Amino acid sequence: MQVHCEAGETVFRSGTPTHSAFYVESGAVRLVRYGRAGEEVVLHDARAGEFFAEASLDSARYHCDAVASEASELLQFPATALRQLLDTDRDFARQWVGLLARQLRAVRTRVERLSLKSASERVRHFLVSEGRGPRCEVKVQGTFKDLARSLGLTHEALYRTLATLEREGVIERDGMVLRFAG
Amino acid sequence: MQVHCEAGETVFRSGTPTHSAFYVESGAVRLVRYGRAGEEVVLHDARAGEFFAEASLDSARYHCDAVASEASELLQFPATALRQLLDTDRDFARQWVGLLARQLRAVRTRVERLSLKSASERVRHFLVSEGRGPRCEVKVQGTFKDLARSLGLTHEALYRTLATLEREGVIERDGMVLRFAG
DNA sequence: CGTCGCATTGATATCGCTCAAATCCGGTGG
DNA sequence: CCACCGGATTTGAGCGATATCAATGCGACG
Repeated sequence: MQVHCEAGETVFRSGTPTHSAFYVESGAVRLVRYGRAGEEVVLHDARAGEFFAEASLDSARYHCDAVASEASELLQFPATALRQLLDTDRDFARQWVGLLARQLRAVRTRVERLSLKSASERVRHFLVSEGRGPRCEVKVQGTFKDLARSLGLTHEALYRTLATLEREGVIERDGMVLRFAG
Repeated sequence: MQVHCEAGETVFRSGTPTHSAFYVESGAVRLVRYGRAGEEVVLHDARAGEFFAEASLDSARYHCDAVASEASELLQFPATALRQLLDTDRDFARQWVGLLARQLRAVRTRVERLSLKSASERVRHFLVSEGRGPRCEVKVQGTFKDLARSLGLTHEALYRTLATLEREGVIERDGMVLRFAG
């Protein structure tokens, strides 16, 4: 079932029953919880080509909010249909297990990144683990502010760190593209 | 297949082919990677009753080291056997999907925790999400040093934060048991 | 009984957070 | 077409929390 979302629109809220998982055809959706001071904590940033809420399927209620960060086209998969597919379609089940395992590895990598204590180490780790090619080139998705939050930094700290690393000749920056200096 | 490990023994190393997943019957196993300065980063701490390396199954090589933190009894499941089980045993496949989804939620919770910027907020979050009962009681597994690392703090910072929270009457401490003050 | 690692606390340095301000850029409405 | 507006970007100054280094006590284990 296709769903359209405007930027800022809520797809589902924490605490409501888990009726569906979703696939992002285009756009982007943030999964967020809120800290005691009301600050937004981004659990995951699902972009085009990714599923989200796939881990909520076997839990009774969503445990975070899903908010579209841009106008997005989503595919909605009712939980019942997915569970049935899992039981009947062997190949789909195989794919699904692979999907969950890949997500798990990705989130573990993010845990590793957040365990690093310095901003520059986090940026290096981001390039090493997300970058493509020998120079670990990355086209940053969303804004640098978004990237800062996903690195567990304030945007000011990220800008300063990028500027310092560039000045030191460690990385290069072309607009939203980052890579290690050759 | 049953395997015995002494404390400090390596179960598998990063980069070697993924021959097996494991189940911890007793003891504990740390999944670790190493930062540029050689410091240990703990990706996961598998304790009695948990699987580990379950996400490596559909990847060609392990992406971290597994080290027993105490003498442990493990059950080893060869990848081929598991893949076959997944394909033939519908109920096992269902369980496996549930297991992966639960792990995914747990790791996301840890990401949320590491995104909090103050030590006391991380401790509170730890109690809220891992604690049992109305006071969020937790029996800390392993040493406080281990806990500190899993919270992304130095052990000194953790000791000081616990002391402060106790002094402020926010939490209580009985040896390895932590809970919110009544 | 010596040694090793955890637990605990002190002193100091440093890095990143906070507040602040200026610029840029895309979009919007007149 | 242009002025305006909001949010992203960028840099500065200062402060505070946490890392780091250091020292001590303590219990476990050989």
